[in-house]
Amino acid sequence: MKKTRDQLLDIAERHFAIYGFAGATLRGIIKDAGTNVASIAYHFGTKEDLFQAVLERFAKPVVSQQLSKLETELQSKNLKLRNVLLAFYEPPMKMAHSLGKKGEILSLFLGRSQTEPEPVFNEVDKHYADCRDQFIKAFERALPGLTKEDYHWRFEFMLSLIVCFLTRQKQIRGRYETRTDWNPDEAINRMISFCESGF
Amino acid sequence: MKKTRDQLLDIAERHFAIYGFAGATLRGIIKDAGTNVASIAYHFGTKEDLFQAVLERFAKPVVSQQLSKLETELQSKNLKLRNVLLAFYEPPMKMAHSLGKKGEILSLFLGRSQTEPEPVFNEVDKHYADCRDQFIKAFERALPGLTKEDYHWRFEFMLSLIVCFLTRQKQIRGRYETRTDWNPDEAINRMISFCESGF
DNA sequence: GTCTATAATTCGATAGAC
DNA sequence: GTCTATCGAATTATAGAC
Repeated sequence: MKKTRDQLLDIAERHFAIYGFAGATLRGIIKDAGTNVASIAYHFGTKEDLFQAVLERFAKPVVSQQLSKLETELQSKNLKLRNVLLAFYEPPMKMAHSLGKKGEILSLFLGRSQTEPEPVFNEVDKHYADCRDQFIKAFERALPGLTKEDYHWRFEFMLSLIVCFLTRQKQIRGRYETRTDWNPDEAINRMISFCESGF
Repeated sequence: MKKTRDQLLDIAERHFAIYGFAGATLRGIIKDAGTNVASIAYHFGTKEDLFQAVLERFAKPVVSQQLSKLETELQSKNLKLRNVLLAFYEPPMKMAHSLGKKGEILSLFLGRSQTEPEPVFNEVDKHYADCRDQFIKAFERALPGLTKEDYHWRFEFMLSLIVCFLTRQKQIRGRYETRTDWNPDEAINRMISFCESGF
């Protein structure tokens, strides 16, 4: 059944996000999914196959939203750096915020996909490579005259802000004891302003 | 013997950094350390005890260097934001660069300690809390007039740059195919400049 | 497609000799 | 302090009934 497969993907995504690839167990996943070990073998194959399936489903939606927003901005004859930054930040931030608990999971998974050195995460980059190239090109248009290296560094810095924000949400909130809810527009705005000056 | 204990700490640090807490195995550690399982039990206790020992040894040196450099800057009557940023960035960056392979390990461990949601990493924050408070206070002096929230956000952004830089070194280098060596002064300078504008 | 049962490893921890 | 041997539990993966 289709539903079992999707259910497994959802639960597996959560477990991989929270516990990492090594820390997640198939038995923990099938227990939460209310099914059995064999169902994973049937639908996906090995543990690593399951992980790659999760990764595939995860990366596409956000990246395509980012690229779509960027495309719209590129139509404008007067391309603003600020709008390029918004195109990059808004989709993942809105996703993380609007989906509630599910958004937290996706945030953790995103962070892990960018910071885990484990070999299983090596394939992650191919899902993001095109997006990165497009945004760097947009930076070159919005803010010409810098070196290739400059653009790469600044792209990495821009990425750092959101990766750490999403990954460290819980630690930060627990520490400063702010409300459990957060304002996505304020966060996006702070990131954009910080980056805009930095560029 | 003292040497066995230190050796175990070194190897364990590497394994935890690369594989995470769940992914690291005591047998993998003792194999690389050329000893046996019982030696871990004797010197540290459980796997988690070993991890906490690694964490303890890891956090202190860098933090104390940062605080010491900050202390020096605070003597100056004309406190420059740029110098506060330097006090924060230089110690971990120099460490990561000067120690070669060992520096890469420490970088990964640092990244993991800041981004892992696993409960074993919860105790990490107490090692860094004081350092964070001191630097935020320094920011207030160097750049007065902002709200508490402003300082916290900017501290987080500042931290993000170095956490992601150190954690993602390998992915980034592999991608841009630059030299395997990197210039710590250039990296520090780029981070400082980016932050200085952002503040 | 779903499930139970189980094979084959591997892991953390401990007992006990030296 | 060091090491071997081993226990009990947990893991991935698979075989085979329904």
